[in-house]
Amino acid sequence: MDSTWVNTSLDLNINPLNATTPKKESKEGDFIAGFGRQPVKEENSVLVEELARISTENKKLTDMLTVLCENYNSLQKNFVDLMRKKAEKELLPSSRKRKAESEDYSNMITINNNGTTESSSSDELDSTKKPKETIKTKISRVLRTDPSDTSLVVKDGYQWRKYGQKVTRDNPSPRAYFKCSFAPSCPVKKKVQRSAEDPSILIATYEGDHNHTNLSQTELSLGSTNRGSIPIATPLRASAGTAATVTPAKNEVEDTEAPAIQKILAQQMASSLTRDPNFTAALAAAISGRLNQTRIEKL
DNA sequence: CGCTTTTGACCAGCGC
DNA sequence: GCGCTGGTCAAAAGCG
Ligand SMILES: [Zn+2]
Repeated sequence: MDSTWVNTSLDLNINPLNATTPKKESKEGDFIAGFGRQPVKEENSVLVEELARISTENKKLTDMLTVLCENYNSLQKNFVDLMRKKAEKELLPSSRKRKAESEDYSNMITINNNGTTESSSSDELDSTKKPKETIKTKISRVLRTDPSDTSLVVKDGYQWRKYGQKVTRDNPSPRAYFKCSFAPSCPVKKKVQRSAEDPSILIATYEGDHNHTNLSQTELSLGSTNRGSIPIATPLRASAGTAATVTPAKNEVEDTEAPAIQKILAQQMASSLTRDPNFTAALAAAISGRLNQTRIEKL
């Protein structure tokens, strides 16, 4: 689970808060050393000016960071979509009966309420038999929403129409079935079910692929809108823990398929994200660059 | 009036 | 075959 691929050490050097503070101090020291005899007033004004400058810079950096985070998120989303499409096209649409529907979590992405994407990819392979399986793209997310009902239409950017609800045997809470009603011919379906252990967690399983322009890209819960103060420092660690605890609820197989380097990439980048929420942007840049390379090589 | 939610019926796999 | 179970349909109800 450790990130061997992605160099996580990036963030440690670039962290704006830690970087700016000592910088300021050092300059302060220089000023004091150089102009220690200057009148206090002048020195004070200089310091104030410096502080203002630093503040502006910090704000600028924060904004940049926010933008980068948003870019990264959208990019990652696009990446996942692309991966899904590719897998879907590679594996021909054969019988779409329930028969071969061995749940292939080609990538299992967990998203908590902050919009941070963690992932514990698990390739459910059919070790038993079944040469060909109908890989309908199936992504299951774990998102945290303790508010009352499952029935609320989870605002994930699409418009869903509920068409069924059943009680499953292994889970006391009912499972709701949704269908994308944004476009008449959008085959995307979604199942939402509350987690068995934590009743404050919903597990949504998306299935299919939208064939309409995803408008409302904005309301994807990006918790990084607070510009003016701390960039994005949120209790990600804890939520990561819970998500990790919840995730293995389903059956995961521990082997990772060889052909899917991208899978590992996604995993790694997500885990790195989890690890260092403060500097997703740097990671995003690095990963996206590397990711493009890999994708080009692969395609 | 058009939409969504509700909810029981219905159907298809699967195990026996 | 039968029963169980997960997924879908569709009529009715609800809502703005
Ligand atoms: Zn859709």
